[in-house]
This record gives sequence, structure tokens and C-alpha cells, in this order.
Amino acid sequence: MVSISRSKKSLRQKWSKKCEPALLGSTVAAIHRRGKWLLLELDRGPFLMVHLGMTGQFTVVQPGTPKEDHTHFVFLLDNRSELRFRDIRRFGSITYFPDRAGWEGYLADRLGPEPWDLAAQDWQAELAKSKRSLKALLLDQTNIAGVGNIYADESCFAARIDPQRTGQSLDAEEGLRLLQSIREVLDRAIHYRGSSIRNYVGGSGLRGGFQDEFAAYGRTGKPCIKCETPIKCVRLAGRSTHFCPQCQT
DNA sequence: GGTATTCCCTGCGGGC
DNA sequence: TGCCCGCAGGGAATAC
Repeated sequence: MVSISRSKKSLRQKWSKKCEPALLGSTVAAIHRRGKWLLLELDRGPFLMVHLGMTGQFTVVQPGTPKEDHTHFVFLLDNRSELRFRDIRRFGSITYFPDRAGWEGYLADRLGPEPWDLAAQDWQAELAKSKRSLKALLLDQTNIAGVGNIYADESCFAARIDPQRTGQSLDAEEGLRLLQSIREVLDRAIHYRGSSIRNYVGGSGLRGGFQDEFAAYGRTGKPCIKCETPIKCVRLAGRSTHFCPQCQT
């Protein structure tokens, strides 16, 4: 990394120019993921924590490639190519941490366990104490990391559970079924490289394919793939929520 | 303390 | 054709 430029329109979190000298000359040693956060580990010790928000994307382009609108950061690399961060809606963020303890402390307060690491008894305990809707519970990253609106809807559909129900209304079998469905839905979404509703593309510039597999999300009024009852849409936790009123009880 | 709602932000699509 | 408005959703802030 030999230079950094950024747009005048900042992202959600303020970027301090003071950190930039610490980044220059660094090499990205490793890339990690926690929930929806990406962590770029630099060889000199600092970390860049990135959230893509809704429309954030990284691309590597050759020098001289015209800069698209909403390109907020450009990292000039040793081979003269550019690592660009573009985010149309500016819901994304890039945060600098001088060391590992910084981001670990930050995320410790904001992120629960990964779905694959979440012990069944801990999940059951979380459900049992919550009077919130399942939808709100799934979107709350402190309960379970990495589930967004689309995957919350698809997970509830796969588990055949109404997202309007409260956490504590689920019995043990239903709770386990939901956890298993979350894992399966996320595994499938990763296999398909995510969901491209409008803007999303992966780092290679390819669109995801999971949007073609949706059973509930975005299918308001269309027949359920299992029982042909029209898919219903309600608003929960401030988000549109799609479910089959027949299959999901 | 727990829960619900609002805000930011921009592009797209529908209605007029 | 062009304008206006509502909708989409991530986390944070605010309200209840």
C-alpha cells in the first residue's frame, strides 16, 4: 500500500487522517471475517475493520481505470493497481484499529457468536428470555452474528416458523430447527456467492446467485413454493418481513 | 434494562 | 418525457 485517497463525502464513521501514515508501506497479511465485518490484518500490526453496509464493495482495478461515482477510498498498491472501496448508499464503514485488542474489544460489545459456533443451549437460553419477535431477535447482531434481513426471512421459512412469534414462544425442538435452518441458509448463500438484489457484486465483480433461490424474501403475493398460499409481507423491527402464513406457524 | 422507532443515504420504479 | 414520492436495509441514536 503506497498511498490512500478518499472522497470528500465521508462514510458513516469518521476517518482520521492520523492513521494513514501507519498504513503506508503496509502489506495486507491476512483477511478475517466476523459476522458482517471484514478485518484486514496489516503486517505492521494495525487492522482495518470494514463493513460493506448495503452497497459497499471492494474491487481491484488497473491504473487509469475511470473512477466510478461513490468511490470513497482508493488504496494504491505496490504494483500500481488500485484497491477501491465504493459504497453508493454510504451505509458502510472503514475503521482503523492500531492493534488486535482494539477491534476485538469493539466487536465484543456488538457481536454474538457465529451461527456455526453458537451452542444449542446458549441459543435456547437467548430465545427463552426474549419477548421480542423472532425477526428482531435474528437481526440483533449481539444474539447471533451475520444474519441480515434476507437471511432472517429465509431461515424462518426453512424452519417453518412464523417470524412474528416471540423468542420465548418457541419450544426446544423449534429453537433447534431454527438454528439449523440459519446455518443451512447461510451455507447455501455462501455457496451461491450471496444475493444480488440490485448493486451487490463480489470482489471479482461477479453477481451473487442466491436471489434466484429465495423462497420468501421479496415474493410478496407470489405462491408459496410448498403450499401455493400467497406469501405475506409485514413490517417487523423496521424491516419488511416475508413469510408463508400457511407453512410458517 | 429491554424494546421499538427513527435516522442516515442514494438509486430505482411506479404513478401522474 | 420528466418530476415526485415511497421503498429498500445496515448500525447507531433516540424514544418509550
